[in-house]
Amino acid sequence: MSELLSSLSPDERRLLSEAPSGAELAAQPMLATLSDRRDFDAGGWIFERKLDGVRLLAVRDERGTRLLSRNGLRENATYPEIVDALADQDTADFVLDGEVVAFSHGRTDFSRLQQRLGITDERKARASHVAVTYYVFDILRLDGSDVTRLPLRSRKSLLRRALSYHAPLRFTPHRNEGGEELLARACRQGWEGLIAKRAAGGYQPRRSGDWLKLKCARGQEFVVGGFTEPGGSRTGFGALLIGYYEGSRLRYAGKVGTGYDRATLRDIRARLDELATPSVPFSDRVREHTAHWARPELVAQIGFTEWTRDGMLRHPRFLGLREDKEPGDVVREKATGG
DNA sequence: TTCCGACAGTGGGGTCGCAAT
DNA sequence: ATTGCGACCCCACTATCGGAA
Repeated sequence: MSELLSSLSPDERRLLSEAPSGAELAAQPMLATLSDRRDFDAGGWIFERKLDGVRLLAVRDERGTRLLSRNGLRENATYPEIVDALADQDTADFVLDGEVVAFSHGRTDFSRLQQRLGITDERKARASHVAVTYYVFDILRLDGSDVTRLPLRSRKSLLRRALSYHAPLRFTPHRNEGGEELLARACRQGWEGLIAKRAAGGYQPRRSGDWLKLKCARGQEFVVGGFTEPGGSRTGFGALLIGYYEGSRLRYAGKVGTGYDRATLRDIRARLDELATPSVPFSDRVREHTAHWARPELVAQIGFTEWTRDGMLRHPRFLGLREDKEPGDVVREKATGG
């Protein structure tokens, strides 16, 4: 048994088992459940910053080092510098879980990372101007042992000692208490949110309530200027086309196609049919083949994660109509950070 | 009984690569 | 050169179902 594993208590050592192959262990990452929960005073949780990047599992064994996406696709050619950093480690048998991110202006920036995601040529990846960092936050296998049944705190302790962390590799730090205050501060700083994890929990290869996604709420009202045709089994409409006023111009802010139940789809479609107009209400060009336009009189509350560079909403969802708001009052609000 | 997790199906922005125009 | 499409990332959400609690 390796020195690291020998450092475990006898009770913890009993939780170890002979590991299946790294590929099997990495087949399905543990996923967090979106949650509104805010009461973490009871303890038993650890808190990590929610990183806005892509999930990446790393396997190293006698066959070499492999990076795997959430769907099991090989990502070695996309992040060769991460492969190098892992292949250089003294520890030579592990399965890691973590997140790849790209930074801009001190914040993780998904749109920047996207310029790297599609690269499947190692040389192009090395030449890319998008530097990436691999934040490692869990370990599933170490020196021939399956460690997924160990409590999270023990796994993170092993993980911290199993690797030496230098760019582009980073250990994901965590806090043991003060979740509420941490979340408030995270939102003020413009972070996406926090992940709360049960400190005593094992690693479960599925979505689990032991990991909670706590997101900073962002949203505002938008004017509805039209809709797209429904597809497939959808009824009513596909998505609402929404915007906000900039002076007298109605700027287009994108589509929102989720958050409706069947009754809402039907009701809103009926209201928009009454507001139908042949003229485009937006001042921007809207590339929608199946668009129907409506006089801009309805106001909808929309939740979203952030504005994209192109002035569109990211991850938009419909939260409800606002009968109490005048369309003319709807402007782009300054991000306050929830 | 209720609740949770998995699945399928709808919708979003964005990137890349490829084929058709 | 432009456009459209699919395959990937990230995702939110509704609706359904079977099994766990």
